[in-house]
Amino acid sequence: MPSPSARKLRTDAARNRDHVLDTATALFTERGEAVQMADVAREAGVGVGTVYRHFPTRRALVEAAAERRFADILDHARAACRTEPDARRALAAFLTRVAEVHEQGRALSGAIESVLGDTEPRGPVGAELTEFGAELLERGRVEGLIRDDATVADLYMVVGAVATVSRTGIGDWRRFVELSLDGLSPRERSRLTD
Amino acid sequence: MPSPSARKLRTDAARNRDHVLDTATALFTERGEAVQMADVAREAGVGVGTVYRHFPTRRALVEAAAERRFADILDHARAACRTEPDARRALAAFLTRVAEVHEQGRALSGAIESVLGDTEPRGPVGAELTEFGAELLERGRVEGLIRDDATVADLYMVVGAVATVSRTGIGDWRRFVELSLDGLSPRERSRLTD
DNA sequence: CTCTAAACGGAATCGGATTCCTCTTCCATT
DNA sequence: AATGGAAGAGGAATCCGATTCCGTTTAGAG
Repeated sequence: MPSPSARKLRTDAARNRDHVLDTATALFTERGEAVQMADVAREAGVGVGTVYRHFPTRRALVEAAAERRFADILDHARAACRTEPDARRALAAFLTRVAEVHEQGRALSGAIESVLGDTEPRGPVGAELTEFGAELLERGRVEGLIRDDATVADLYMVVGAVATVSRTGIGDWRRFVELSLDGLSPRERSRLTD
Repeated sequence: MPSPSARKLRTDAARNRDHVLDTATALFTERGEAVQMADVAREAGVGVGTVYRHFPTRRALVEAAAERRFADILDHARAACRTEPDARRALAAFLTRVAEVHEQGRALSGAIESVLGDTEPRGPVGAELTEFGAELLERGRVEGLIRDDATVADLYMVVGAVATVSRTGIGDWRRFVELSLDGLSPRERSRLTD
C-alpha cells in the first residue's frame, strides 16, 4: 500500500494538489504565517474550495510543506554522508543541512513552528530520519568519535535545538553545531558533572 | 525614569491591570493558546474593553506574561548561584530553572512561542539575564570549568535550545542540559573538528 | 458518446480579535 | 465636602480570515 489515505486521485486533481502545495510553499517561504488560504488559492489560480479539498485545514497545508522539507533534509544528509570521511563530519554535515534549510526558509519555519507547535518530523519521513540518525551515531561510536552513551533521543534533541537556533537566528548556528558536536564527543577521562 | 510608557496609572487601573495579567497567566498556563481575549475578560470579571486598554493586542498580553516568567527565572537562577559551589553547577542550576519553568508551564510556553515566534527575553529583564549570564561564564572560565572561548552568545543559544527541548518535550531535558554543559566544557587537547 | 462520481469555484457562514462610543469613577482642586 | 474633567470601564458592533456548503463542471470508465 502506497500511502494511507491516498486512494487514486483523478489526474487533474493530482496535478492541482501538487500545484497548490508548490504555491503554498513558495508563499510561506516568502511571507511566513501572514499567508492566508485565499492568497494560496488566488496565487495558484484555483478556488478556495479546491485548496480545502486537498488540505482540509491550514494546518494540514503547513504540515505537508513541512514534510517536504524533511524529505529534502534527509536527501542531502544521505548524500553528504557518502562524501564525508568520518562519522563526526557526516553528523556535522547532517546538522548543517538542518540549519541551512531552517535558516533559508526562516519564514516557512516560523509558520511551521507557530502552526504545529514544533518543528519535528512526524510522518513517514520522520521514521526514516530516525533510522538514518541511528546509523550515523552507531558509526560514530564505532569510530570512537561519538560518546558511547549517545542515543538517538540525544540526536533528536540536538537536531531540534539546531533547528531552533537557525530558525530564530538567536546566534551563529555554525558555532552551535560545533558546541553540540563537542557535547556528543567522548568524555576524556572524568566527567565533571559530579 | 521608571519605565518608558508607564505614566502613572490611576490606582484602580493599576489594580485591574495586575488582576487581568494574573488571570491571563493562569488561563494560558492551563489551556495554552486556546484561551481567547473574551475568556480572560470574563474570568477577570471585566469587559473586553478593559483588557484591551491595558494590553492593546493579544500579543502584548502574552508578552507581558512572558516577561514575568523571565523575571522568575532570573530570581531563581541568582538564588541558586549563591548556593552552588562552582560555576559549572551554578550554570547547571540556571539551565535547570529555565527548563523547569518551560516544562511546568508548557501550555503557556506554547502560547508564547506561537505568538512571539520564539521564547527570548526582550525587555529590561532580558538585559539583566544577559549580564547575569556573562558573570557566570566569566566565573566558569576563571575556575577552568568552562571553555575559554565561550561567549554570552553561546550561552544564549544554549538557553534557547534548553527552552525548546523542555517546552516541546522532544526528549529528556536533564540529559540535554548535561550534553550542553559538556559542550561548554574546556576541550582537552585537540579539537576534533578539523 | 454517455453517465456519474470526483473535482471545482466561490458566496455564505462562523469564530475570534479588535474597535468604538457611551457611561462611570477617581482625584486634584477649590 | 463638593465638583469638573480626564482616565477608565463595559460591551455591542465591526472586521478579518478560516472553513463550510452547494450548485456547476469535467475526467474517464463502460
